[in-house]
Amino acid sequence: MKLVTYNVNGIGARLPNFLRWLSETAPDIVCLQELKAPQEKFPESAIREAGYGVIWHGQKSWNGVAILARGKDDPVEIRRVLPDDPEDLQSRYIEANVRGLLVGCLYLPNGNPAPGPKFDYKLRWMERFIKHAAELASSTEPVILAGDFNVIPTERDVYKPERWVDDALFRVETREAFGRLMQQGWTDSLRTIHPDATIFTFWDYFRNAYGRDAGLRIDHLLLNKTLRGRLVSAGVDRAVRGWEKASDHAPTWVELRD
DNA sequence: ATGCCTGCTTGCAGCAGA
Repeated sequence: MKLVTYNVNGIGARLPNFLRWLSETAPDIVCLQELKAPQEKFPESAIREAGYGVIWHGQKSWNGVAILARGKDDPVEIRRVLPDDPEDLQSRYIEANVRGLLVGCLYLPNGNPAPGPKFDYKLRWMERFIKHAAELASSTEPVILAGDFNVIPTERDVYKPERWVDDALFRVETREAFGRLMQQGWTDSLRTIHPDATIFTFWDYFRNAYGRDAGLRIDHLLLNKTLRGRLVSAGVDRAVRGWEKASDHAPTWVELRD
């Protein structure tokens, strides 16, 4: 079974591009981020006509997450907000049971500029996420956390690390929090399959970043201990980033034994 | 230090993204 995470950067602007990719790739499960669409503007019928069940949590202008499942059935929703802050109205997390997996789809805050209130929000969000993930990490149920983490885990995950040390995606506090998450026992699918490769999942629209391969690895697929034994392969559909009207992220996938 | 590009807004410039 193939599960993909894809930050589409606007499902409205991306729809023709996205439907083409979906029909060519036919993944079993898709986690989307940055829908940039209110709940009622999500293109539900187009996605169902493409052969997918879907649940989503939209938001006007920004954020927004969705989980798609190939076939007639919708993912069985567990929650659509991260616990522990009813004041937080940003649509950044949705969780469901799909094909025997528990799938958490996340869009972690960017946090720039740092320091500042946006960075504080990012770190608070990470603490809430770490707390929730602790329960999932030790679950006997197979769990995958998939999404745009907005975290560059290590120096090898960015084209020029020295330029990113003050950025919210790479600051010490961000990497330290991500490290604590990983210490719960999560498996980084892409790094496990490709221990020595340079892997990017995002290339800025600025300065011909894709042409120069000046990218970041910030989209991640984390497996809990129950699931990690089923990891077969993982990769990035980086050619999709070169399409006309592409998102600045590329689809990032994992293959799991059924 | 800023803009470079792109998507979204009841918009027509400003914000956010990373």
